[in-house]
Amino acid sequence: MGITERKEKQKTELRRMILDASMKLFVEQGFENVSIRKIADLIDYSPTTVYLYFKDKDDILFNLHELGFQKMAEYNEGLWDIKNPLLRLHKMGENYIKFGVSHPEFYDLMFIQRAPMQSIEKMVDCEWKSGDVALGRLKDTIREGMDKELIVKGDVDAVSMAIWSMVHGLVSLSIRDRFNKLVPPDAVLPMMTQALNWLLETIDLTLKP
Amino acid sequence: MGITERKEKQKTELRRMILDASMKLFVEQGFENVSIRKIADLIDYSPTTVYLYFKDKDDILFNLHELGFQKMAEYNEGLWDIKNPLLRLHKMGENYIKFGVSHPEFYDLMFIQRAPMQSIEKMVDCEWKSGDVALGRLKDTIREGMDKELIVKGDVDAVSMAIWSMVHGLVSLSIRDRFNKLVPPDAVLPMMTQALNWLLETIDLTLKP
DNA sequence: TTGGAAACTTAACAGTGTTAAGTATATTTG
DNA sequence: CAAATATACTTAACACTGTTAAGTTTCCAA
Repeated sequence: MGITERKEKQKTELRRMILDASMKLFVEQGFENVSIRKIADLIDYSPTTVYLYFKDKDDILFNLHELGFQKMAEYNEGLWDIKNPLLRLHKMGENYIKFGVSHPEFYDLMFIQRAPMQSIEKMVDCEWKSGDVALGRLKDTIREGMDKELIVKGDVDAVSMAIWSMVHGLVSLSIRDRFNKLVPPDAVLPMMTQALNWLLETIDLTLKP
Repeated sequence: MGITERKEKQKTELRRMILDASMKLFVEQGFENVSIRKIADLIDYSPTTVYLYFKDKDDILFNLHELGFQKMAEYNEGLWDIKNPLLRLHKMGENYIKFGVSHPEFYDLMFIQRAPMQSIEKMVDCEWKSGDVALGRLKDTIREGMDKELIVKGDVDAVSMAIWSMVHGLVSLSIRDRFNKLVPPDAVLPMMTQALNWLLETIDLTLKP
């Protein structure tokens, strides 16, 4: 069945082309400049063809959103070589902030925009796997830190949510320009790391007698 | 000069009507369902008339955004009767979360959407006054807590940013449904307050010997 | 060779923000 | 009082958006 195989290949190829074109537009021109017509123009197909490969625009955005998680994972390569959970937690936070400010468009899609989550609503089997995995790693690190008596004890779920929320808060307020009028532009990033460091020092048991 | 006065009055009246109509649409149908044409329909004027009273759509959204801060201030009435800065900080956090989950549309406009800030860019004199004031009150409370040795000392700016970012993180992740797939729906709010409590207990000096 | 399925396009619907140009209405001026 | 001007508002259009029903072309199997 070489023919149907080749057909299948061509189909996945065009799917890839659509995603690549979306990605190109997304990275170069930002979220709100990705339109079905622009994508179609870029790959020399009619706009309606896009709908033969993706349910709707949200479906495309969801796929880009997944690519964002892949990109974020790249930032965290070698993270698990760090055996000290406190140091690892530090690095996790730093990487999170670095990723966010370096790829605001992706961060937007992954954690701010409503769009891709509506796509997830429709696909019952997916439970925001990417986000779940990332949070799971945070939880594990915090649990480990508590077990080894390196950080103050507390409900692992609550502490994880608190820490994630704080770094997300920093990144999202920065991306959406809520610090701009309060802090000089070049002081935003230092302030963010300072805030992160403060939190991690506060829960650091090794700094206290 | 009774005539020009009356004219002036009529102008501000129509301005109010436009804002009221926008508000109605905004509260009843959500952010993305506010359109110039719908506003115009509601007040029985042509869409172009709206542009005689507001520069563009962002200008209208900025005004709604300001109303959001007013609404938030209502939540914090009587806050300054609380003399204990630690208790006040607690209440501030609680109110912030309560406001966010009760008025997600307003919260969106005030702290998540990009739109109203672009309007601020254009108006040089305004330095996001509303946001600045709110953060100032947080800073004052934290400074007071540190001075009275009720909370652990640290850089006031960094600590304020950290705490604000955390509650913003909680609210914005909740509004944008990032907790939905990780926590049962009715457990989201308790988890948020738990996370807040954890942070405030961690910096509370009165709980330690 | 022909029938039918698969792949793709055309044309349209219903909506968006925004603006140039035109029309009444009301006020001021000669 | 009549003509000129300024104010308030509308019509009609432009250039977009996501999406879909219907039509066309291409390709493969019987």
